[in-house]
Amino acid sequence: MTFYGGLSAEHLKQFIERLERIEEEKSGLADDTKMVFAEAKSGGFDTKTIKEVLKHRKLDKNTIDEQEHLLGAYKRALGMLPELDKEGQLWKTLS
Amino acid sequence: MTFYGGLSAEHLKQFIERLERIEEEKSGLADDTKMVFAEAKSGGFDTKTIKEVLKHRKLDKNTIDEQEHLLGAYKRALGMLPELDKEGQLWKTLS
Amino acid sequence: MTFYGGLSAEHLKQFIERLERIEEEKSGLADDTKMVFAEAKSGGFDTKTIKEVLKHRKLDKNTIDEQEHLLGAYKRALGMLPELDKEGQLWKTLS
Amino acid sequence: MTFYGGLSAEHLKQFIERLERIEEEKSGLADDTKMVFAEAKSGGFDTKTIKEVLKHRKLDKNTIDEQEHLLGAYKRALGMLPELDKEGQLWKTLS
DNA sequence: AACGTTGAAATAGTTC
DNA sequence: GAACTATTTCAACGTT
Repeated sequence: MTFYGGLSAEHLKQFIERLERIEEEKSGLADDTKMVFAEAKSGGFDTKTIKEVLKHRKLDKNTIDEQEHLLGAYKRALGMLPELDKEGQLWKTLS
Repeated sequence: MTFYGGLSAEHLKQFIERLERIEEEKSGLADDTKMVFAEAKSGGFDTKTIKEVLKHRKLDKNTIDEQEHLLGAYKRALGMLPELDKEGQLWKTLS
Repeated sequence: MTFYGGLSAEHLKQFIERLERIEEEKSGLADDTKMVFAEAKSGGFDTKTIKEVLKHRKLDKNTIDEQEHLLGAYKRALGMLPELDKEGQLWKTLS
Repeated sequence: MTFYGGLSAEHLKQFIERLERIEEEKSGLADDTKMVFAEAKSGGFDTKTIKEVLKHRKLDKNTIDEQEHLLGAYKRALGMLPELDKEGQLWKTLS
């Protein structure tokens, strides 16, 4: 095995190749995406709108409660709601 | 005026300098931001929450009325929104 | 089949789902990439440099030479580099 | 002044507003930058290269040398560049 | 086909 | 130094 300034050429080569393989697959998927959009378009759909729908579904999926959460944070910052502790639980003084 | 491979050194220099001046100002504003957050923090506010509030206000500003858009129709088709009647109103059974 | 303003909900749904499936695969590949970089890093490699190498391997050699030549010309025009003579050699006054 | 849960809504409002004002200015500067690049482009300059130049001017020279040295080592390890001898010179068999 | 526009991916910077 | 956020960069698309 050959070393260059203390690094192993063989290992480096393998990392590079793995990354390039993944990159190729990503590129393939990008092509797939383009194909689907082309089909949809020729089927009379508006691709821009489809993209918006995808975005919204993603938002809905990932942050379904986030709007609520943001609103809560806002109100909490203004003292309109009771505060939460570190665990996200209602903080309550035991007197 | 001196040319290097057909480009004017003088013009290039001026563009570069304008960009660097703008960059400095941006950097100054970044510092301002940091200062405000530091103040807020020492005033007992939670900076993370303030950032959330800012994000929220920005979103509110950019929010558009989807109902009149094609997007509404598509989301409706996917059951992501309730249906509208012929007059474009929300359809609601009166029981 | 239900139509909404003339568009087929069923077809739309299928396009959306295909796109979302592709999107998931892309996301998986992104995770793979992160993993490889993590491995490389823990093996003592510099990830930033690896990214540079990938970029260079991806780019056509002519493109790189071109880009670097352009960069040199601009830096020379700004006095960031010494000037070259007609043959592209370092020009030096012999006094 | 009104207090909610011990924090001042008025102060919060002021912090928010200062931050939003700064944000606007930043946005204005971003527009300025775009304008300068547009001018440079219509003057025949390559904007990508200008960005590279700015980066180089910003970075400490040592950092650049370091980074380029590392890149060279990696490319050499991958056979993308010819090897160097102990003195850092191009090694060449004399046949 | 060059241009600007848009959206997504990569990178840099900041915070804890 | 790891996660989060902001910024920059890159690629696709429609437009002129």
